[in-house]
Amino acid sequence: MSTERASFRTIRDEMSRRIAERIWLPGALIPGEEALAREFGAARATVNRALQELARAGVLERKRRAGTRVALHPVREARFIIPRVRQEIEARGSEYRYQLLSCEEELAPEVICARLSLRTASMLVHVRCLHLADRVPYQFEDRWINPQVVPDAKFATFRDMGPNEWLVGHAPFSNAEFTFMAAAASDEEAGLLQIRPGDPVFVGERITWMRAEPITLVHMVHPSSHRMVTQL
Amino acid sequence: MSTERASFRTIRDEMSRRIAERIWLPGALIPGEEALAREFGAARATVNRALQELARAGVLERKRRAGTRVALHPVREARFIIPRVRQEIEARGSEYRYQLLSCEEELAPEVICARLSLRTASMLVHVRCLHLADRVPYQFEDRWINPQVVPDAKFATFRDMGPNEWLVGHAPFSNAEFTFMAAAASDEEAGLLQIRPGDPVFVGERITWMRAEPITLVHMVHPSSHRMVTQL
DNA sequence: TATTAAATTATGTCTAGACATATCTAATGC
DNA sequence: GCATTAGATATGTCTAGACATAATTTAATA
Repeated sequence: MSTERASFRTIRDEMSRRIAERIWLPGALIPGEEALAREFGAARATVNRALQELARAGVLERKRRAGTRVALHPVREARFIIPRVRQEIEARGSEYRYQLLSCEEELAPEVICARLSLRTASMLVHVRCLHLADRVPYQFEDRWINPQVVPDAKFATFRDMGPNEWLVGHAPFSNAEFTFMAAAASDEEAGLLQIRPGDPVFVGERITWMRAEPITLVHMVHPSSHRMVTQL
Repeated sequence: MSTERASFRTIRDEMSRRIAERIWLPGALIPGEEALAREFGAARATVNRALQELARAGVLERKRRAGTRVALHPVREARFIIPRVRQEIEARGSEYRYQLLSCEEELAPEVICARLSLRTASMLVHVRCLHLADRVPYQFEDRWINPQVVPDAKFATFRDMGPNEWLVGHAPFSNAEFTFMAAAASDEEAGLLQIRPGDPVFVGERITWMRAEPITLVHMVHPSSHRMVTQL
């Protein structure tokens, strides 16, 4: 006998099972919250929590008055941890090393200003650095920081601490956009990452904002051995 | 006067603001649920919901007895939509085309079996196909399907419908692993994607399971113009 | 003193009931 | 016929109170 108390987890997993095993078919209307609450011997709020989690995960679609149905085209989404290079390296059990290449305040090229949606050409802090795992180049970072939003950035040296870690403590963000792509290594990138020019590299780009104000644009280049893995 | 009724959204956003504006500093202990409930004039359950959302988003860390504190190293996570190639192409306003290259049941190479954690060498359904956007090659798909779990796969022709779409309707999955990387195009990939061998390509790999049973392994190759974008 | 047991505390979850809100259906009035 | 209005209904959210659970502190015991 299932002496298990009704918990939103139990209920969620059972409903998940019914969807997976096609007891509840895609597109089909499932029983209402009250009926399910009766079936599972739980309060409606508990069933509601289970249903909302499944809806959030994309396997159910809910509409007021219309009821809840199994998603026909489950627009499932996966999560990935926003990569923080130091943790990433240390989590693999490797020794993290950081090397500053350059740090200057300069007039940003138009492309950069455009990506940050800055109307006028602006003076930005430009930081270039290298992250190493067990003394092997792991990531080349090319970053632009908007000192209008982060005034402290003008005075930071970034000699001992990467701009990534520094920004975490100095400029929280409210929005971000991530882009991942493959590219061919430029001569400079190849030299820094100890690969040949034209070799494929895995590139991540991140722009962060505080409300509408652009904070930083970072370009992260990895040798092609890099893999970005995530589970669902 | 804030006549707004206390809602978990209002409370969540206000707390989010306090964190962003450093009223609540990273690492600091924030008031307990009861105190916050009193402050916002809401029930503890409502405050709890707001706090749980922020904890789920990674900006708060909660521990029983110890209380809630602002995450010191906000392990923020971003979501990305699981790419469904047809939708992806049509969403851009391009014309989707599908082209089957081959479909055979064959003894899978050891590498493939290993990745699917199949102990014995197995007969798998091997499908190779091309997805085009406005008649330009967009993605080369190389897929292995486990007929032990999806028996229908033996009889599917995949002539008119890509295995991706077909599987959505025939084999739901409970777990998935995604890998993204950069690689150099092989001769075959180059020919199909109309690029030169050795050119960088963006590769996505996906393995899906139903419980512990591996369903399918798919290798998706894009020319380097491809970008995977996601917002937070 | 070292170990174990009990009390404490903040979060985690559940319940029953209430009202809010979106949306569909049917009745009403012109 | 058509637009408006009034139910009906399923989900969305909130409340107050209760008990569960994890982690820590304090007290009791060997």
